[in-house]
Amino acid sequence: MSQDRTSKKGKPAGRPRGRPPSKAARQKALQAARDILMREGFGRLTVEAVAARSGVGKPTLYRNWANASELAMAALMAGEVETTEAGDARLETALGGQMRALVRAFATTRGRQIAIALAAADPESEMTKAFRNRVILSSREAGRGTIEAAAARGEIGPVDDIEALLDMIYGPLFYRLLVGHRPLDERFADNVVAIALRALGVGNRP
Amino acid sequence: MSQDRTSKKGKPAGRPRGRPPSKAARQKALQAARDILMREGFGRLTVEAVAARSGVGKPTLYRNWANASELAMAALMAGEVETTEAGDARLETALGGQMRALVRAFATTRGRQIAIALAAADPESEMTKAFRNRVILSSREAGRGTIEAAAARGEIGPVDDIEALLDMIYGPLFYRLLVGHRPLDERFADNVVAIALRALGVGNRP
Amino acid sequence: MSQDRTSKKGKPAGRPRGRPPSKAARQKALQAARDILMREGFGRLTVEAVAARSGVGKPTLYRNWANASELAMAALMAGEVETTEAGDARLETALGGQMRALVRAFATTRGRQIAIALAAADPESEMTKAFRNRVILSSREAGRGTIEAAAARGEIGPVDDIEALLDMIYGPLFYRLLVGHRPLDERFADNVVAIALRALGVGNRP
Amino acid sequence: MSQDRTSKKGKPAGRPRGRPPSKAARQKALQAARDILMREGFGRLTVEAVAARSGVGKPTLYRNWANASELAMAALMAGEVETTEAGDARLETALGGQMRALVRAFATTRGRQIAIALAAADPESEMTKAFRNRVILSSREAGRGTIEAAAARGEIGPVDDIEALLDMIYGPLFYRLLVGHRPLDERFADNVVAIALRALGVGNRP
DNA sequence: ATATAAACGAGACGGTACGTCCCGTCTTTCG
DNA sequence: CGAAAGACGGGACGTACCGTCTCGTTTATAT
Repeated sequence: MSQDRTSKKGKPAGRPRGRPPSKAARQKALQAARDILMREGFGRLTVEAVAARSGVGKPTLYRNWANASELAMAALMAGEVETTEAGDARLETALGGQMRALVRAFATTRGRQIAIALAAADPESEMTKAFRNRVILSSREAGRGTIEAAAARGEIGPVDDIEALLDMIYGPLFYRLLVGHRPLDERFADNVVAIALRALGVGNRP
Repeated sequence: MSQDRTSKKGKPAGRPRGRPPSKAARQKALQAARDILMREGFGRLTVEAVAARSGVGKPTLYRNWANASELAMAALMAGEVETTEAGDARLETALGGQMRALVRAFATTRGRQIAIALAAADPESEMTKAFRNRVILSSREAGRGTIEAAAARGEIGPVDDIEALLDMIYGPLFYRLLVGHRPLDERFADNVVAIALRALGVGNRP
Repeated sequence: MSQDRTSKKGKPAGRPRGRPPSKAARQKALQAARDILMREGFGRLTVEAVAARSGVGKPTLYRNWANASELAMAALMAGEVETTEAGDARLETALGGQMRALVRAFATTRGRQIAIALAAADPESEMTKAFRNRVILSSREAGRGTIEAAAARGEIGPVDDIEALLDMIYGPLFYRLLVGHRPLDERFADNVVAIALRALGVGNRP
Repeated sequence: MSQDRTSKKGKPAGRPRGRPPSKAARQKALQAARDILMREGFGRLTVEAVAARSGVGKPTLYRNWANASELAMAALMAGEVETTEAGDARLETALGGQMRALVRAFATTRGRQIAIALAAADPESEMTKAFRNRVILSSREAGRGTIEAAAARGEIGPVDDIEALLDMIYGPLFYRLLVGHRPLDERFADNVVAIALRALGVGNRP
């Protein structure tokens, strides 16, 4: 009959009416998806396989996620939040630490699965946007905070083209992840940060 | 590899015996693949669809490409060569020109299809490697040539961490393509080049 | 199953405690089932569809009927009772009248739905037996009464193989309904009765 | 057998063009369907189950039959032909023999499956019509031949309402099959034939 | 000219996964 | 405490493509 799930009535509206969605089912599905992603890769993460491994019914999966790639993103997102503090450390220390952590986090199977999932997803879906913001762009935003804090306290001058600069710091990580032409290691992290700092006028050659 | 073939006359290496593979079939298939990629996207580029649209039989497609994603890469590669000269122009001019051209070339549907194709492909296959080298990394190598030429003629000092620097120039393009958080435009191209030059010690702030 | 479960005691207890079973719900469900049967056919009569159309909850439906085909039979049974009197009319008049009425009643969409419902039902269930007795066999029993009355008053001789004869009178109706090779009309009703009477020695050829 | 897709052009027309349909696959599917029908009944004859048991792919099944009930009919039809001769035997002998054979053939699980399949099928489909003609109506037509032969050689007088008579001979069989109120046995067969003969004026009571 | 052979198109094959429908059960809130 | 609402695990549906495999046909070269 009525498809309106939100039922935006004036009432404070306690619980909606019927049996509530099962958190347990969602958790089991995400865990199974994570397992498959790590053991067999994105291409084998089918809705059918998740249903079989998790014991959750297919219709329940489709009630929660629109397709396999949204399920993959949800699995990759779960427990992702570790945002670094904008802190007071010197810019090099702060950026370098974050970059090294990122490299460690992404230089795994999961890193490439994240890139593939992003490529395969419908770029307009809400889930994709959430994934993008929480998994891909959150570090970029942390970096923006770090740099702006350094500018505010006078460690560096004002930065006018910060968007491009941020892409130059965080883009290379995904570039290497996707293209695979060179390894993702800490030396790489350090070099990227060093170059960015030179561009910011820190530690320039004489 | 082996050339040993009894051939009358001065013909270079006689033909194998039966009907030769049809170039026309390959061309029709690639054209159909290109059409589908541009009109419907990577997800709809199936071997079946290419066969139906091109009139080429499925076995012929499989004789030429291992699967749909290799066919996609082949279609995206066709007519790709335009490598920029390493030229003698000033570094900023050369890099900026190349970057603007790249942005123009990739800020299209095709650009995103390229990124998706790369993500979906088996990273070990020969076709993927060729695609990576010709479509993704050729501009990076051109940039390396440009920068090394500038160093050689003394326009800039020696660059020790050039790999990271190249990734910081070309990575952001794919980052924006894949993530879609900001537009790919010429202002972006100019900003990236400007920041890279600052890092190289060109046009630094006083 | 279909009858009221609530009548727990004779009288003294007022209401049994909670909310009483709703007769209205049962009626709404049966009406919805009838609608669907007539408009869309037996194959579309699902418990889900009846719940949606009637506003009655699925558990309530299952409380009253074991599955969709019992619900169908219940819907087809409702208001079915019109059993003809065994009367004193001449045999031909009585049988012919009943047969014509039967043909009129079954030569409709509903007739075929009844045959289908019977075929699809679990032949052992109580509901099926009730359906069989009330909808399929009640006319046959009426016919038995008519014939036995005629024998009792000497209009015909004793009939020893009356079971087969009854099947020969009422079977053809369902045969045509199910197989559909010839129309169900009054000429057919008359011919069947005429042949049966000849077999009973009434109006034989000289 | 079931569908004649071969383009009926004026040309002698060799083979159509591609790989020809596999008779073996069709045979395996029918055998599996027969097995399931006999062991588990019509309700368990799903396309999925036939695919699993036969090793034939689901799309191949759908290429040959429109749905499970057509597959069931095809399975029930296979090897069905045994049409009785119109013969010169006395009418009672001929009809009685056929009727007893029919009762033996249908008084099995298969008999009820046939009735159910007929009820469940789309009455307009070609397959249903073929099933009806070959499985349900072929005996009726044989009976017509037998009776007309008897009339032609003067054993009985002319029969004007033969359609109704035929339904009264063959209808009761399906009636008992479907309704299940009385057993299908040879006594029943004999009684039906005897009553029909009385109606035809053979062996009437004095 | 005539074999011979390879590649061609067509299209059916056994499969896997899709996303949907409905089943019959269960858990929750409301009356 | 029963009825509505509605999510659940399950199973089958019918479809889309996969990559493989015959087929009969076409187009070359080699005899």
